[in-house]
Amino acid sequence: MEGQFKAVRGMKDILPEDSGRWRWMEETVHSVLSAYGYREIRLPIVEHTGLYARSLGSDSDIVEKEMYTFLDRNGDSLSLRPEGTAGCVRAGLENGLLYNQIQRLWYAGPMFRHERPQKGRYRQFHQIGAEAFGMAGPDIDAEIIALTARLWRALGLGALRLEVNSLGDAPARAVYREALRNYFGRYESSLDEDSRRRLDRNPLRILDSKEPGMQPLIADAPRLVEYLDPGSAEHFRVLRDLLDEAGIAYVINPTLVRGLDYYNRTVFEWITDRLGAQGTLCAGGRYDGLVECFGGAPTPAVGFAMGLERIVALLEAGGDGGGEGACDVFVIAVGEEAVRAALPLGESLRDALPGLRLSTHCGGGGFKAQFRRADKSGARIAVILGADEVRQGVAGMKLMYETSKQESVGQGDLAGHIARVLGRPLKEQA
RNA sequence: GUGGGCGUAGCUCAAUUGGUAGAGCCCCGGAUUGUGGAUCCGGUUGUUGUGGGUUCAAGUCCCAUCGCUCACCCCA
Repeated sequence: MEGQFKAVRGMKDILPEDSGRWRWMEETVHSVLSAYGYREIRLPIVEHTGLYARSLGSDSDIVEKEMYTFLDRNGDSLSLRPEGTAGCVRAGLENGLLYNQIQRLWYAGPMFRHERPQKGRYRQFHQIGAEAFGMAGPDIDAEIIALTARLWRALGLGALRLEVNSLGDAPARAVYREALRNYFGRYESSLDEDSRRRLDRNPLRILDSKEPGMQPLIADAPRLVEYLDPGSAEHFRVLRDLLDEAGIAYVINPTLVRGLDYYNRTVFEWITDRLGAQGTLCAGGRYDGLVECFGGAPTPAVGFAMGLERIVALLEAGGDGGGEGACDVFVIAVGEEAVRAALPLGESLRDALPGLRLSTHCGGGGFKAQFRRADKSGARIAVILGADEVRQGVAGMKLMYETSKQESVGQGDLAGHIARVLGRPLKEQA
């Protein structure tokens, strides 16, 4: 291995044995999104660094130490996107999509964070996200949660836990932050190192500390719900009613605090306990202040993003297969004459049968070796060309799995026979 | 950034108190000179992650380093 290039740490290849499962998963997600009226928006992977500093909070971990940031040749500071919402809002604003309008948008693609890799956490990872703009009420929050619930059903993922919470509006959160600072400040000596550090910067984060010694203290801490402004409390109450009405089970997690600064009111996460420490498959919430923060008119917004590596890992854990053979028809050609005939025959079959997956054996070898390849290809049909067939203008056609029987077919009739076996229409002759 | 575990063939893994680096899978060929899957026979595959040290002798012990992995942190 010495001297060979290797993939960059934390960046994974998705190999053919997995790409089918990825594609199926992505298509399933797309179809559910369009069932709710979401339209795709394609966004750049690189944005100005300031965009993330402004939206995520300049002292958030992501901005502070996890971004792939570099100077463009003209001296601008650019960053590989660490998440999708900021870019989506920027694009919506820049292209006039958000002004006094309702928009339901989705995007997909790679995100980059320079973290230490572990199970379910990579430096290049993939997300599909959706954002709904211009709707202030809890009904869209409930709809978007219902959408994600449908997603898990469509993907066949079992038992996920939905956690919800309300962060209130910004002034209420500021009051609450002070209350927490007071409370934990009284016990400063018994705080662990991390929590002491957060006390000053972001006391809300102390709440989701996993430190065992901290749990009793956290349990007795002031609750965010008690500090919610009346508007947010009502929003949250109606959201819970709507979820109950829709039959969507959830648990209220008062310590659920999204990591990014721009969230307010509703936050939610879908969690599994089958993926180790990184069990959040999907997370989202409301961010009513972000559009304004980027210079737009005040625009309510709610959205979510899901981690595709984690979804795929869960599909694999469920033993959900995704593998299928590479082709339907495998052409065997032995001898110089047969090799010469194989290419045009393959081309004419592809012309006659749109969508046909056909591989031709290349590289020589006897019948035995080529049949072995045909078997491994997973093709249902082998087409055999040897010296005899070429001389007679026919081809052998063998059903590899159904009957193992081989028959001789005129080359002009081959497409019709294949169409019948595969249950596919022949292309109309012009 | 911090800590634990692990690095032997393409893959999964053996190798006794330090004593000639092995097996299965995969791949290739043959048994069957024009026919796959099952069986049998044969064959290819290594700087034991890298660099140093101890020793008559190191995959094995020591040091360093790189990589992978899991967890903390953080988050999708």
